[in-house]
Amino acid sequence: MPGDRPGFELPLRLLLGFRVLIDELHEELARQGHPDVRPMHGFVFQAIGRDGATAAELGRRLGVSKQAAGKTVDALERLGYVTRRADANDGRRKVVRLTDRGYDCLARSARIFEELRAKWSAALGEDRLRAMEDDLRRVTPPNVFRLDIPSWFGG
Amino acid sequence: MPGDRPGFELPLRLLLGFRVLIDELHEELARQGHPDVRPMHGFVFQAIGRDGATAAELGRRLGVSKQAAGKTVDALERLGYVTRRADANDGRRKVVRLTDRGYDCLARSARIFEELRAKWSAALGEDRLRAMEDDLRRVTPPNVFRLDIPSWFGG
DNA sequence: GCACACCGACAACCATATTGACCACTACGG
DNA sequence: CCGTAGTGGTCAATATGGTTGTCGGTGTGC
Repeated sequence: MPGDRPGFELPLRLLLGFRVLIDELHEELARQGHPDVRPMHGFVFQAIGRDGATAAELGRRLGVSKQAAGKTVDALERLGYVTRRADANDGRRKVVRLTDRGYDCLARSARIFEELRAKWSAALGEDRLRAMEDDLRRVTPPNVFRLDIPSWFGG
Repeated sequence: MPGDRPGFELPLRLLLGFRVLIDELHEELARQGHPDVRPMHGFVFQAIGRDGATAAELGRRLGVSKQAAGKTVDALERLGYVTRRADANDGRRKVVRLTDRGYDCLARSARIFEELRAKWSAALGEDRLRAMEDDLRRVTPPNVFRLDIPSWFGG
C-alpha cells in the first residue's frame, strides 16, 4: 500500500520537525535574555568554535562567500556576541571569537536542545527517538557541520 | 545515558534529511527538463493546486504577504509555469493557474518523491520508515501546508 | 446608495546573498 | 633580497525576496 504514504509528506515532516525545534529553541532563548539571536547565528557560533576563526574560514565552513560571512560577523559584533581581534602572528587575519555573551548563548542553546530532546523522548519513547536518530544518520551525510544553509534556500 | 545523544544533533539531522531529499528531487527535476524550479516553487505549486488561487490567497496559504506572493507569481509566470487570468465573476481577482508545464513539473515531482521514499524504505525498512513518519506526525503541527518557509529562515 | 472589505499594483525600504575589484600582508622561489 | 603568487579583509554594485504603506478598482451587506 504505497499510496497511503505520499512521498511528499516525508520531507515536509522533516522540515516541520526542524522548524518546531528551532522555533522553540529561539522562543526559550528570547526568554532567557537572547532575543536577538536568529536561527542562522547558532550555526555561526558552532562554526566559530572555541578557537575562533577568520571571516574567510567561516565563509568556507558555512558555504558562503567571505563577504557574506564578514557581514554576518558585523551583525553579531554589533549585538555583542563576537569580537574581532587582529592576529599577532599574521597581519592579514582578524580572528573572530565568541564573547562571554556568545558563550552564554551557546551554553543555553545546548541546554535547551537537551530539554527539547527530552520532551520528544517523553512523547515518543526513548527507543523510538533513538531509532529515528539512527535512521536519519543512515540516510544523511556523516559530516554534520558545513551545512551551507544560508545560501541554500533563498539562492 | 543522555549524553551520548547530543540534543543539537536531532534538528540538524532533520534538516539534513530534508535537504537530501529536496536536493535529489531538484537534481532529478533538472535532468527531466525543469532546471529552473527552485525549492520554494514546489510549495507554491502545491498551494496553487488544481483549482488555482489568487496572489492574496497564496500569500495566506504560504504565510507571506500578498505582495511577496505576487512577486513569486511574476517569476513563475516568466518561467512559464503559471498563468494569470482575470476572474469573470469577480473583477478584483486574477486567478493564478498552473500551465501544462507546471502540471508536468508537479507530476514529475510527485513521482520523484515516491522514488525517493522507496529508496529510504529500502535502506531503513518500510516499518522503520513508517515509524519515523508516525513519530514526526506526533511532534509536528497537523497542518502540513501553511509553511511560511520563505520568511522564516532569513527573516 | 454607501460604508466597508477585499484584490492587485506601485513604491520605498530592508536584509542577505552574490561578483568584482582593490589593497595589505605572507610565503616562497629565483 | 626581491618579485610573484596566494590569502584575508573591505568596498562597491547588483540581485533576490521579503516587508510596510498607499491607492484605485471592485464586491457585498446594511
